[in-house]
Amino acid sequence: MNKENLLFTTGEFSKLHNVNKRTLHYYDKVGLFSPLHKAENGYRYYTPYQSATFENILSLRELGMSIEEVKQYIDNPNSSDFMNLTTTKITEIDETIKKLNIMKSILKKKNEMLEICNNIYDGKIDTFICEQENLFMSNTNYSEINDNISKKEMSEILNHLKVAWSMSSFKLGCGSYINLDKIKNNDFTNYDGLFTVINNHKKNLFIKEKGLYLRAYNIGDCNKIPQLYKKIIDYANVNNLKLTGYSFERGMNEFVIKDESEYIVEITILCNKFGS
Amino acid sequence: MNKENLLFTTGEFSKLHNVNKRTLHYYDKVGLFSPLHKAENGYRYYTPYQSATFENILSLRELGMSIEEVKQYIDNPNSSDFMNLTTTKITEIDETIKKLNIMKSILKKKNEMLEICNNIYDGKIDTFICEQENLFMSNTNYSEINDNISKKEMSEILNHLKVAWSMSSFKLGCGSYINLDKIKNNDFTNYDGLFTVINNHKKNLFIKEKGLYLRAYNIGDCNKIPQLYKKIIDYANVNNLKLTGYSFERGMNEFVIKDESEYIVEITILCNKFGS
DNA sequence: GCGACATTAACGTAGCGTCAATGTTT
DNA sequence: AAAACATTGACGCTACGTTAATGTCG
Repeated sequence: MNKENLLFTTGEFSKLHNVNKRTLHYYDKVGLFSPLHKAENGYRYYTPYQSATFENILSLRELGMSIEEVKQYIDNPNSSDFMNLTTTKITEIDETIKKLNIMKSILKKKNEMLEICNNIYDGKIDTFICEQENLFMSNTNYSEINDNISKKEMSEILNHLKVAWSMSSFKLGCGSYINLDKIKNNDFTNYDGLFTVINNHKKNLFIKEKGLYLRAYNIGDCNKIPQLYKKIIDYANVNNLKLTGYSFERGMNEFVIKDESEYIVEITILCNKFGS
Repeated sequence: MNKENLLFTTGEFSKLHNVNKRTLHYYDKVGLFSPLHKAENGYRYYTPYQSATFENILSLRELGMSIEEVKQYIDNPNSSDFMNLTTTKITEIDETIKKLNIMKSILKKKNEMLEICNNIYDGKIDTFICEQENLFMSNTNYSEINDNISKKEMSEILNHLKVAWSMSSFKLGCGSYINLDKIKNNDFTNYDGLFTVINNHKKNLFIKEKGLYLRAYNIGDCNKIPQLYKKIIDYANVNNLKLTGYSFERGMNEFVIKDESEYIVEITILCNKFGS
């Protein structure tokens, strides 16, 4: 028979399997996959039988295995290793899917927040029904977030975030909360702490209950916020709303603004709980 | 005030945000994120206000955006770009999840096949109920798959795979089919073609119907297969099974074997259709 | 002798991490 | 003067792709 016909050059073999020639060179060099024959002039010749092996390698690569991992497996293919490998991979895939779903929900949430931003004006006040949220709260009370913040305060804020994000990897930023009593006494020198929305049900989380909330928006300079609280209290009186607990403030659009003048803060205060 | 307190060195800033110092150097170098102040000795000083921006950058990075993409966005953050970006990202995530699910089902299928392999012996014959499968068939009839295969035949097989995999990206390898008439005439010189299982419902697919199938296994040398077919026909006669249509042969464990002697081929032949 | 192959070294890619040499602050 | 910072360049990492110089086949 014409035995020459049974050998493929690098170019032929690469076209056959839809890969770049250099990939074959590379695999040869790193010892992952080498031609069965090598001529004296250095030319590589692959046999048809190698096609199956090579396709296996490509499959394993596609499953996200590194060259080194593939190499180890291919050197000694066997049923139990393969099954371990696939089982591990399935677990990994499940975890990845979980993470991706979390990412998705964050993105959706951020979009929702931006849509809210498109429909408000500075000083807007109304009420709405808010679903339950689980908050990680840290009572690092601090004066104000501005450029006069101290290093210690800054690092406390970031520590809060580190802890919070390690709990959920649900990165929606954080806000601050302040007791209504302070607001009524017109005392904004000390916020009670920071909070972050957590998307799973860990222990020691503060439950921000479902209920009717008053909400208000401040656009731009945060020094206007005390003033806004006066309007809020008036609004509550006029509409016969009993404000309770804490006031929660959170930024709505940090990620889309060029400067502070566009910064939107949402304030929410519970009026009526809805029993579960 | 003590203005020095308000500045962070590279080391401080990096610890604050849980990143490597060199990352900050790098971001500075590529123009993604630079300190607001730089001393004459080259020391970098970041302000607390930059923390928000930096966390935004880290978030965008985590969403899988490249440095270049982040740079473009951060240079001009705005609501509509951000929403486009997130919407695109959500679509991407959905696609990724789809792919991952497909991978998962492949891996599971392969595991199932291996488990079958653990419970058979050479020449085993029995019957089972097989669910419907959609096959991409190409009638590239060829003599045999072995080392005497010609380049043309080889490339036809790989072309079949290319087409099949572009249809489903469900890479479960492929098998070959042969008309029962040939088997009865003891003619194994020409298989009728190749088939591949496809996991979605494209047109022009061959529907391998749900039904009762006879199945048989060959371990090792494929030259024993004609012999196995004789046993199969005997088995069908004894058990009063009417074999119909094609015989489908597929490899079960290419990915876990060291040499041909371990290679397991499954043969399936329809006996009784089950009406849909 | 020419076109179409083959080979190789060397460099580029992204996004940093690591190391080591060196300068500065405290 | 020493510890603890800061800086920088250079190299490493993965898994190849690109380019270019050069050798070989038909």
